[in-house]
Formats: sequence, C-alpha cells, structure tokens
Amino acid sequence: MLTKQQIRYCLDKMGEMFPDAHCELVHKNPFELLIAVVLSAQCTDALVNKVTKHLFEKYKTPEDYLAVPLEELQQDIRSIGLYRNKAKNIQKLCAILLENYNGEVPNDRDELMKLPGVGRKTANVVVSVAFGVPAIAVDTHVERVSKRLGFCRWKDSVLEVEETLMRKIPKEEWSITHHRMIFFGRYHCKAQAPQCDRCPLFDLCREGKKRMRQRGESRARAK
DNA sequence: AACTCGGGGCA
DNA sequence: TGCCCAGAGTT
Repeated sequence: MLTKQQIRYCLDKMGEMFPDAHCELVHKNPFELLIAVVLSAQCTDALVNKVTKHLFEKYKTPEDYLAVPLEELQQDIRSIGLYRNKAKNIQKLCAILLENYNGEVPNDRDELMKLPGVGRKTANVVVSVAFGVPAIAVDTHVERVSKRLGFCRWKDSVLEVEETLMRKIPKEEWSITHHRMIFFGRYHCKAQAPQCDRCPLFDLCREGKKRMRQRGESRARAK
C-alpha cells in the first residue's frame, strides 16, 4: 500500500491532469441532484444528462413526480437502462420525502440511504455535492484506481476502500479527491485500456508495471 | 459473494 | 451484433 505522502502526490498529479474535475450531473438544487444521481446508477453521466434536460423542465417537485402514472414517468426516462425500476424508486422516494422529510432532501447520509434506489455511493455524492459534507463516494472508477495504484488492498470491499481512503486523505480533500479519481479513472486509468505508457504515476503504480511486464511477455511469446 | 436488472454507445 | 458501461437490492 502507498503511504499518505505517496497518495497525496498521486492526487496532486490527478489534479494537474484534470483541473476541471467536478460533478458532471446537471442540477440546480439538492432535489434535482438526488434524482440525477439515482438515475445515474449503472449508466454514464452523459446519458443521464440527456434525460434530465427534459425531465427537469417537466418535473420540479416531489408532487410532480407523483402526479403522473408510473408508465408516463417510465417513458420519460426510457432511454437509460433499468428505467422501470428507477421510475418506481423515484415515485416511492418522492412519497417518502413528502411523508417524512417535509418534501425536502435530508442532508444526512444515513437518512438518504433509507430511500429506495439510494445506496452508499449515491448518498455520498448527494451530501458532498449538494450540502458540502466531506465524503468519498466510491464508484467503480474510484475502486479500480485505488486498487491499481495501491491506495488500498486488492481484496478490500467497497466499504473498506472508502474507510481506507478516509483514513489516508485529509478530510478537507475528500470531495475533490472523489471527483479527481473519477476523471482519472474514466479518461485515463480506464477499465479496459489504461494509458500506462503515458501515465505520470507509472513509477508508483504496481499494477501498471505488472501490466507492462505481461505485455512484454506476450510480445516475446508471439515471436 | 454472486446474481439480476437493461438500454445506449461503440467497434 | 455483441461486448462494454457501471450501483442497488436480493438471496
């Protein structure tokens, strides 16, 4: 595992590579952010943004989402995957917001996780982006990058990854860390084709060196 | 821990 | 046309 100092170095480099790292989901308020993040599960932010553009014109409040039949809401988000379940979850979630939270989005991670369709990652994104609460949302990008570089152990669960990152990174940097790692993971340290040959972190990266060795060996075999 | 839900994007 | 993308919930 890398030291705190090494991790800090990595995060600084990621910041240089992606100085504009930010939450890519379009939203104007906590409620729209919550809807956008729930929709974003298992699909790209770009695709969600296409849907929410129209969605947020039509639906402004929790009441609006409950005022239409389920089938209509499903059709409105049809172009993203898992849309049937997501539409159901959004209507349930809006009913709970009205019932228990006065129609407002709670600013507490554990309260958010009680809502249907809201897991740990979604809750962390909402509290950190909408309410400025320090949090590290561990999605597959953050998990993959953490494991490849050695921010955490290979066999760590998602929860263990989050705990390890929180232990190794100063609290003030949790939120920006999450965005930097997502950009780094999505555009550079990709799942299938990581750009190891032009990576400023190659010298620290155990997985990068391993991959390069394997590539060399397969070339040698081919000859 | 493994499985299921799913359409869009891209090769 | 078939693989890849990428969380929550359930068993």
